[in-house]
Amino acid sequence: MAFGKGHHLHLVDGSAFIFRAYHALPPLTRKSDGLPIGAVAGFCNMIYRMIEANTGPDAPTHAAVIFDKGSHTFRNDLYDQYKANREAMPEDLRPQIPLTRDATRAFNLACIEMEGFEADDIIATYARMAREAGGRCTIISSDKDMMQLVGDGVEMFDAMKNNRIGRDGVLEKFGVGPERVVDVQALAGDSVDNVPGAPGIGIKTAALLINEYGDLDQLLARADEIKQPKRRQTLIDHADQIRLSRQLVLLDENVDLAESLDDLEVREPDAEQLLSFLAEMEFRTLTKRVAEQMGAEAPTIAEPTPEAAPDAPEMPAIDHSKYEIVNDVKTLQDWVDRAVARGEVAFDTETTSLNEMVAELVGVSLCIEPGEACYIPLLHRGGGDDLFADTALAEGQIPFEDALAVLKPMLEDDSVLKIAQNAKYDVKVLANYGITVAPIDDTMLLSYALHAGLHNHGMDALSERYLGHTPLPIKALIGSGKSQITFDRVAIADAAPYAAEDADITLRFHKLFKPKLHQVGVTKVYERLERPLVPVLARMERSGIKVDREVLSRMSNAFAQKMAGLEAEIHELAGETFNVGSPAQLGEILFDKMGLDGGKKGKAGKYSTGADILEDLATEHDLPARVLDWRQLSKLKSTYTDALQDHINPDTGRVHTSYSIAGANTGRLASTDPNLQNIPIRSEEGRRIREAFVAEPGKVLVALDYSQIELRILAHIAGIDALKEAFKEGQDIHAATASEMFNVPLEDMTSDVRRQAKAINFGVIYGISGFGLARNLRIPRAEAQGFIDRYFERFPGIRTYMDDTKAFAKENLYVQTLFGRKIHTPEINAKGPGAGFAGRAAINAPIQGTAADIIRRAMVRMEDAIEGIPAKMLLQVHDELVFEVDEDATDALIARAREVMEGAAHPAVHLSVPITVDAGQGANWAEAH
DNA sequence: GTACTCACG
DNA sequence: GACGTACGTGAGTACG
Repeated sequence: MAFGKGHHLHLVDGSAFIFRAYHALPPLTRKSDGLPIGAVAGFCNMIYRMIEANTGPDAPTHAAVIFDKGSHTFRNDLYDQYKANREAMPEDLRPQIPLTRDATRAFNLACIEMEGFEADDIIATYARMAREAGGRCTIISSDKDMMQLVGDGVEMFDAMKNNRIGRDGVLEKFGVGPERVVDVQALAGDSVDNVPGAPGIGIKTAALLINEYGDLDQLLARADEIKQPKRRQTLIDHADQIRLSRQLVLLDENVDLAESLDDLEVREPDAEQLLSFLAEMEFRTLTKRVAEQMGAEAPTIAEPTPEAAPDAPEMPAIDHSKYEIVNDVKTLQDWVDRAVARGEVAFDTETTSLNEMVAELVGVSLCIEPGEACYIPLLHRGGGDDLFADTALAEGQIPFEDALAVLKPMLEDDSVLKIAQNAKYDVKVLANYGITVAPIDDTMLLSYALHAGLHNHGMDALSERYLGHTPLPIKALIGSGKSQITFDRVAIADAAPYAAEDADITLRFHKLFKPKLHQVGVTKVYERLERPLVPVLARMERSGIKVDREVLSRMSNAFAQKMAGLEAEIHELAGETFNVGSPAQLGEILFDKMGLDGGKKGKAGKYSTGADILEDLATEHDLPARVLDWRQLSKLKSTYTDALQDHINPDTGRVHTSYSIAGANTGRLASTDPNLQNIPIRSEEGRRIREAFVAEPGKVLVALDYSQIELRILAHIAGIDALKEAFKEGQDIHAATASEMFNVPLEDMTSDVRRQAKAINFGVIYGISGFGLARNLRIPRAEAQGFIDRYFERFPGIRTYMDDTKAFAKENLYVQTLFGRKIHTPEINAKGPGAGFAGRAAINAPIQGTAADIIRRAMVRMEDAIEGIPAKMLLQVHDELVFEVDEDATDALIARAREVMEGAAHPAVHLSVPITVDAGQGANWAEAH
């Protein structure tokens, strides 16, 4: 039967589907061979969902998926700038294009494309044919360029927003009916397609003009009647350009197509054909789902075995006797020349301290081929036989400056890749000698990108695991504890095998890990989020932040006095003296001697005396209340006001933390020695410690922090429209949540209801449980569970996200961030309580990790962005960056840095929620908040 | 070296 | 139906 009345044609804008899928998903790759398939996966899911959603009485009788073919169309002949501002197709998308055609055919859908025409023109032609035949047509696309086709049985459907667009929708978008859309577009132009239009005229003005003059030809003919002088002149001056624009946006309804409407009749997919395609792509979940739905057996998809990886390079066994000690310039130059010829070299530095700010360079090792390594001793001391043997330089070392003069050009050579394990350390040490090491690869970060969540990434652990070799222990050389010596006191003959081995091992890691990046699909993660951070963090750490010792010292004294007073009171109340700082002794006093309620806990059979328990007791008794006060002061004093003083570098007067890039599984940084990411802020007393973090005279500290970034990411990932709307309108998100959950209007919100909603919002990010929420809010567990149930009722997308994420983790043993960072979850299928932990971690990791990725991207871009502004980035605290800036450049810095931070996800990920950044400034960190 | 406690996001 | 639970960190202290 020929297409006609009662028939319904679906036309899918296939190319738009592909791009949407590509940008919506992280860069997935096929497990077996690393072929990028993210866009194909998203495309198949969208097609499948569409088929599933169209089974009712309104189901299409005919359907086709339409694609663009080639980039040159008749529009380019009309106007050579047409779509000229389009970015080139991403490299990892190109190979996926033919696969989407295969996918379409596998679903047994007509697959239409035609050289020289855009998909839009083909869609326009079929839509006209359907209309003329008296049937209906639905265009599945959200592209406004196709709105001109709406009417007379032709509608559009936005699959993303799940809404139909008829005449009303077009009127809403363009202010005119479908038949005048072209006129409005011709005037307004289109920056996406690079259609010029009339300068200064947008959709609103265009619609106004068209509605007033009837159509574009009338308008242009009577342009001299326009009252506004500027608008009149624009139209007169650009009449030709406007006519050209109309030609560009007008779709060709008369493409000569090979397939007739009747050829597009819907056919059932062939189960075997479809499943074999999906299995070949290794889409495990979709294959299973489709098989289930079609009542067919799912083909098995082989799990690639890591051992079978064909790339494991053959390497000779590690042999310490083969390493060379370099003690003359000529030999050193030979090694350097070979490294330069090779284009890459593994290296390692030996120093006097783990603290790079004070470390002195003692020696350097190089490795060019596995097994071929050398050690260049530079400043080893001792070994002579006179009285000054201890401090005198050891024999057989190239003069320090001479050696550096040979090494420096190679270390700074753009064409020589320097490979190191934990490169930030070596980069910082060498920076002390005016050497800027670049470019670098870091094997620790390679491992982190590949294996986060599986194990740590230190050299010893990696060597055991991947080389089956235990490196020489440093302790055998320098000892440990009190009798530990510095590396410059180690005899050269002992130091050489150790040092050269490190470079050797590092090069072996590189050979193993680097090729795996592509296979695992984390090349972009490593290249954009890990490696570029090394020099950025090195500079931040070397900058340090100024800390006022006087302020800390005064606070320490004040705390000590208060603590002494509290201690006396506590002993008085207890009726005996004991060590208030000993939880064990305190537990005995509270529970045995005083007989308070609150039983045993802990593996050691000790009473638990945590703050939450003491807080409960404090409502009835004074002693636990005093202990809480004492504990707070004790913590502030020992961890902050006392300890921070010891970290002030005597040369710089500043505190230089160290960030570990590969410390936290989720992609967050961790700060150590000292930890500057947990400086107090929640309590008033603790917050004052931030007053000791100051700017130099004439400068100010600026703190910029992301507002609610994890909740925004959750709203985006889980697709929660209500939350997204609240963020778009700049609402108080916790109040908005409370309003939605408890049906309380925003203006009637009480602080208590808001507080509960806030706890739930945070709980959700952590993988909520009734027990945890109950404990946090101190409410009965049943009540907490009621809140959670209601929350999921109102935001069902959150539950779906949680379930989907856990299911993904169980199947793949990892979860990933929007930027493709993989966090492994090896415990996810464990039995027992471990599974609960792993499940919640799996829910949290993509959210926390995506936030971490975003601020990493901001940090990587920041230095270039603020170039010319006298400012330095000093600290990162997960969602906050702290800068020190010349007073008069503060506003410029805030503007520029905010722009970078707010836009950091782009262009890799387009978030459907706005990201906003709050800024503060002041003479110290407390004021800057 | 491990357990406990508590500071931060 | 019971079990055990908020996610991610680092550091200081007590104690064996």
